[in-house]
Amino acid sequence: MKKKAPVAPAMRAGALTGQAEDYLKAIYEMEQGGEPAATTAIAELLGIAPASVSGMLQRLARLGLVQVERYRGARLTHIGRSAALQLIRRHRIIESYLVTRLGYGWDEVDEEAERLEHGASTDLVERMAAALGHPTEDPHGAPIPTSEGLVDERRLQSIADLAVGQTARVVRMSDRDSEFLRYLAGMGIRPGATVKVAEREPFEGPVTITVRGKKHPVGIAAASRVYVESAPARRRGRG
Amino acid sequence: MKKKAPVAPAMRAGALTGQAEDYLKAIYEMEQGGEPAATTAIAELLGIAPASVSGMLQRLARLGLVQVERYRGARLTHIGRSAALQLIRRHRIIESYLVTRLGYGWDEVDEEAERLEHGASTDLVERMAAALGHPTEDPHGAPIPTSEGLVDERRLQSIADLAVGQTARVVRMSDRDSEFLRYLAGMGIRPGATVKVAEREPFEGPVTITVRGKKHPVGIAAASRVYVESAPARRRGRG
DNA sequence: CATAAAAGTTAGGATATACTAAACTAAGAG
DNA sequence: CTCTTAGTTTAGTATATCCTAACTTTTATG
Repeated sequence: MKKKAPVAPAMRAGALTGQAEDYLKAIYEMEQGGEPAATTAIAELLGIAPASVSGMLQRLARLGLVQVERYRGARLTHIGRSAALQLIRRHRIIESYLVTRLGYGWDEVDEEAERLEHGASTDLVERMAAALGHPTEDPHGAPIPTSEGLVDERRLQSIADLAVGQTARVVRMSDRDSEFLRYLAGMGIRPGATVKVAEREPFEGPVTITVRGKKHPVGIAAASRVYVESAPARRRGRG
Repeated sequence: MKKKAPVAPAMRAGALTGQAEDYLKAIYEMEQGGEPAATTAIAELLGIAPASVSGMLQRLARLGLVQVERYRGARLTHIGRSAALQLIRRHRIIESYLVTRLGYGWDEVDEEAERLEHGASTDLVERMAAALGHPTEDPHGAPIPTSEGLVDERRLQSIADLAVGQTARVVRMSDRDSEFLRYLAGMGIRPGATVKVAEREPFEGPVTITVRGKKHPVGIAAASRVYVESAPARRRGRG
């Protein structure tokens, strides 16, 4: 209800449609490391056809949010990156709020936040942040960008990067896919947990890790989605 | 992010798109009283062209949510009414939550709730309801339908219906248009306040009402959007 | 380095919504 | 009971997304 503006459900300053927002977040996450985000990779992450991505990238480019190199992929412009960081901030604050105030499990909150973030106003998000005391990490341990868009993306190692015998503290893990998160939780892997690599099969094989005294074999795909802070670990504050 | 289903951003059981949801709520509010909701009235309430409404009504009819009588308007089917009540429940619970838990003013919360309700899952809404102790009225005094869809739509009078000299207690007011709500608040008119009609100009002219000892002239349009419970008033519990 | 496989793009359609302009209906005024 | 007009609907478009099929470019292989 209430008079609506022309057509686009802009609602927020950025004036992007929900879908376009998802693209920005996806590109932000994939382009880490100089390389532009590949069309197919974006398509896979968002669950849409590569052809659709090509089209959207052109639109985003027209809006000055990404820079597209034909047949190579897209990278965010400064404006695009800043927009993406704002979206990530929204997402992580909403996740934090849902977990802290409404009893959501950290392994099921991503989906709900994904839908809410497209409708929530910046004002609401900031109220949530304030209610939580301006948290700096979300429930999965991922850093929350500040409202200025900065983010501490310290280069973390994943379990897959550790050598046999190394001990490390889990800092964060990929937040999507609650099934995966529950699987990790079942082994005691969560932000703050200490893990140790007991064995490693060669050729990209599974890694056997020790968590709270119990050994668990973990596939390389899963291991590389759990970020750790390699540290002698043994009782310590923050990293 | 996360694999998305085919095309429609269905998300909830009902599988309606956000816009369609707004139409249902609008129709629910307008058809009160046997008469179907008129195309132009819906168009005005939603701020879109009448022609667009015609198109949407056909789509809603195809979905079995409304029954359209050409050139006369639309009324909700049982399914449509039930869907509308669910949407109203969502809206009012979200409003209540925002006011109670995030410090929103009751005069500014409608817009935020309007956007949020399209993304919030039923689970989230019920969690909010539970966190608030399953409220039965929203911040504007409007009843919240139960999850079964029932709603206590006791026929309320508006200030415009009162006779000179009558005293009444404000029960609720139209929730959209925060400017209007602030205007009312400025006179001390809010749910629970007691008002008395001091004078009435003839021919749909303004009504002068007394609120907390002060007299205020109120246009008939505004007066008819403030619902009261005519009662001898003078210190009493609930209605 | 020629060519096949992989990755990416274009073309042509589909859906949901909205808009304007033109055509049509219903309802009140004489 | 006809005519004007307010209210509706239809027709033709536009935008944002998505899809499939067909074509193009890049990359990888022998």
